[in-house]
Amino acid sequence: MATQRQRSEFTRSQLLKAFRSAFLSRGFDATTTQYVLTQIGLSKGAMYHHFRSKTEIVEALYEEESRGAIERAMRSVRQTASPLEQLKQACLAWTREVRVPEVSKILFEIGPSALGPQKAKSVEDEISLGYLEELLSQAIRIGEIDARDPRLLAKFLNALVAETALYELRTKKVSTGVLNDAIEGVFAALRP
Amino acid sequence: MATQRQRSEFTRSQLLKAFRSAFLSRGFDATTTQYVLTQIGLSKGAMYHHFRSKTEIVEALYEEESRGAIERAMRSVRQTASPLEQLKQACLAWTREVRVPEVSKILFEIGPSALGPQKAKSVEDEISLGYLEELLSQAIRIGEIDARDPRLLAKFLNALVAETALYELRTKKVSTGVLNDAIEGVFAALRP
DNA sequence: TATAAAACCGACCGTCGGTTTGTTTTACAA
DNA sequence: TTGTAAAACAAACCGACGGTCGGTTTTATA
Repeated sequence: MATQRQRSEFTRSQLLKAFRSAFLSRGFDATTTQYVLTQIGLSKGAMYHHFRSKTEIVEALYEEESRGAIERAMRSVRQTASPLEQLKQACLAWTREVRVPEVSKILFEIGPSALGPQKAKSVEDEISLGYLEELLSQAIRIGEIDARDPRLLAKFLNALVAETALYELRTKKVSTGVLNDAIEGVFAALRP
Repeated sequence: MATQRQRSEFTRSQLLKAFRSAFLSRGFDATTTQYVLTQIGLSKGAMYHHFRSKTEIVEALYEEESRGAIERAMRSVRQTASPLEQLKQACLAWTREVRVPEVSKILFEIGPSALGPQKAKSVEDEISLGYLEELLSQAIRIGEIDARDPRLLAKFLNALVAETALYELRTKKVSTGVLNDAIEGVFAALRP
């Protein structure tokens, strides 16, 4: 005998876990709800009681994965001195985080292709841009860089970092050096 | 009485045109083959004689749109002097090209969501990276910038430009200034 | 003019996400 | 304890859609 809360939570996490591993090994389209449900011995009705759609499940997984990677990266640079240096280090740390195959597969393949690239991007942005803008604003306050458009600047960093991750993913080559230079270049262009 | 070549070419372009406009107004998933076929009075068999799948049609459209935008952008900077300056101008020109709603919709929405982001990216890269790398190599030869990794550098430029385009798309704000600075920053970081 | 091959037709099929209807389990108040 | 409401789950069912397949018409060629 279990409380409803427990039952519900268990089933929910059960679903997420099973879908996650199925998505990872077969991709979104090739993963049928039926397959997953059979695996964990659950019914369609139960699943649709917890999630409105198959897409909503990817959304949950994508958000969790995105948040996880970013927070781990941010946590790893908490006590560094300058905001700009922190920012750069966080970017480099993030490229390391997403070298984990499962993470990159969800962030760069499953998510975008299932939610649509815009939607995925907007979810990702909502999570990451806050952190980046915060540090950028600090840097601006201190006078490390010029104001301009912090949001677009944050997006630039995001883009450079994502591009590097994708590049590393494809070529199996570590490219932090070039990324480092590029980030510093962008900063340099905005120094007062 | 028409030659087979003519018949074939006509039907093919007919299909592409109809699918293009349907995709633009309803998106990929919501566009059923049946709807499009009814519109132009063609059969499913005919369509599947010309294309292996619905996806293959988007692929053709995406490639054409991508190539078009890039080539228009490149053409607009042919006679500028320095390779690096040409490169920058081409990037700025491209952001102007993709301000056309139909172009951006196909390049940033339909294509990636239908082909999957990786596939779309690889198609886009194949088209654009050639141009960018060529100019970068020239710049390196002349000594305008340091060697390092021209391919990744080209990807960076691509990413910055795409990011700007997306940003402009969302905010309806022209951001060539910041992009200009960022590009110059990246260049500056690589000056000998 | 015979024959091959390309272009085209449209009924049909399997799959799969999602819905609906009904059953079981938990919560809670009287 | 019992009655009842609501949450959790089951499973049959639906409709839409992409894609297939056998066959017909049109063009090419020898």
